[in-house]
Amino acid sequence: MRASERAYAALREDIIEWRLAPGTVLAEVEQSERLGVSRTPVREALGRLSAEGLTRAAGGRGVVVTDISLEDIDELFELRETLEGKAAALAAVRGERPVFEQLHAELLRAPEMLSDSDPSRHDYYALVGRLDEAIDAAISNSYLAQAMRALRVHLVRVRRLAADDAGRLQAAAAEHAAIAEAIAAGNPRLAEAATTVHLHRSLSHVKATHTPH
Amino acid sequence: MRASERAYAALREDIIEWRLAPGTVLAEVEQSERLGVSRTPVREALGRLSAEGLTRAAGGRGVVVTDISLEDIDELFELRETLEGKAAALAAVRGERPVFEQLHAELLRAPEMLSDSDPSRHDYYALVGRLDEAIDAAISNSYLAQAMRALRVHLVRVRRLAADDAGRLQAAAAEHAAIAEAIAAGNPRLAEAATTVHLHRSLSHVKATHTPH
DNA sequence: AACAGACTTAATGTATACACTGGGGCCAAA
DNA sequence: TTTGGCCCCAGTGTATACATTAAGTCTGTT
Repeated sequence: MRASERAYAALREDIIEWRLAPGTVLAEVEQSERLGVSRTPVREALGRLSAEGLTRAAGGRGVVVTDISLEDIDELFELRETLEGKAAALAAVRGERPVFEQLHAELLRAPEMLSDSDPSRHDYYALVGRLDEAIDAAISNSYLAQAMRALRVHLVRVRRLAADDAGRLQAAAAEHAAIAEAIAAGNPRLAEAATTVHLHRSLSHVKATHTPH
Repeated sequence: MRASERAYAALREDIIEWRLAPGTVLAEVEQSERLGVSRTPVREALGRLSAEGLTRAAGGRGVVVTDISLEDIDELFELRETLEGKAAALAAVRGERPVFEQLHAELLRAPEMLSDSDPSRHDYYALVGRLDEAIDAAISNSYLAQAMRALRVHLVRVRRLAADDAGRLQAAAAEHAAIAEAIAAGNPRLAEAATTVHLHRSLSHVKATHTPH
């Protein structure tokens, strides 16, 4: 694997997992020593991260990890509602029915995944991720899909702010199931509405359980 | 100005203005000689361009200028309708009325700008650009604004494909005026509808006058 | 003649040396 | 003591040399 790719993945992971707190200055030499590569790949990685909005060039004095304020979360969800609502509607029109029927059935069984002792909820998040991928594929619009992928980076970061208790995750699974069901039924307005409902509930939960850093 | 910035601006301009045709291979050494800087800034510029989607890394053999197919144009306008529709609606709710009343009045006088002999339509495009900026500012959502800015790069490129005759530009000015009027009136649904109408007309015009390369 | 494999080479990927710039600290004067 | 200006330097910005990889070609075998 290329060194710049490793540096990018490592830094991105560190930021998303909040191991690098907002405001942290990422000096090129320092990071190159920490990651065991030269400045060039680190520089390229920092450029990509700044383009994504995870870091911010701080005029001559390195790049800093961007903060996520409460207003940012509101803005993020406003854009998310726009994009994912449209995506769900398009998937309902263009998607292949059996795929979403299958996902719907699996999402109805999601509570079983949350009862066991896996603390990282790996299976659950993998299933939700498969729904995202199925929608991405169904919309057959690479620009829209790319915009949503760019958003999801920030959303994973926000998710780490909230306490994902089993109760919320079960409710979220039911909401996801409703989205999959609407898409499988080929009903774009219902799919969009279900997405809107889900995102509003998610946002409320994040804001309610959010612990300021 | 930094060399990487100059290289980026120059390459971007060359691509948008179709001086660099789709499929053109941009070798780092070649471009560094042409632009009079070393490979490092050129490399950074190419990275930024690839992140924006104007170029595409072609696995080991340089980066190539991306093509714009008819499907791409459809996808582009689908996303554009989603984003700009939402933006217009938000601007109608959050924007400052006098700003858009002023823009509305100026847009109604746009035909005067198109009657003179300026072939590049500089004043006209500047006015339309001011409307875009006013909407960007009014929505007060940096993520949405950034997504729209990223889109506009591709749209300028598409615009160069179409024949911008005076008739179409006058009609477009009237459509823009309708959008500004709806925002000034504080009517989000009308603003969104006016945007939808404008974008559909634009797309029809592009597809009708598009000359394949 | 067609295909498989290694070689060639031209490009990218990486490391590092040098240039430049902006900020912080120190010193001096009021 | 405070403030203004200068100096120092840490860090980014650029150039270039070296390593690596992948596409294209050539040759040998089937």
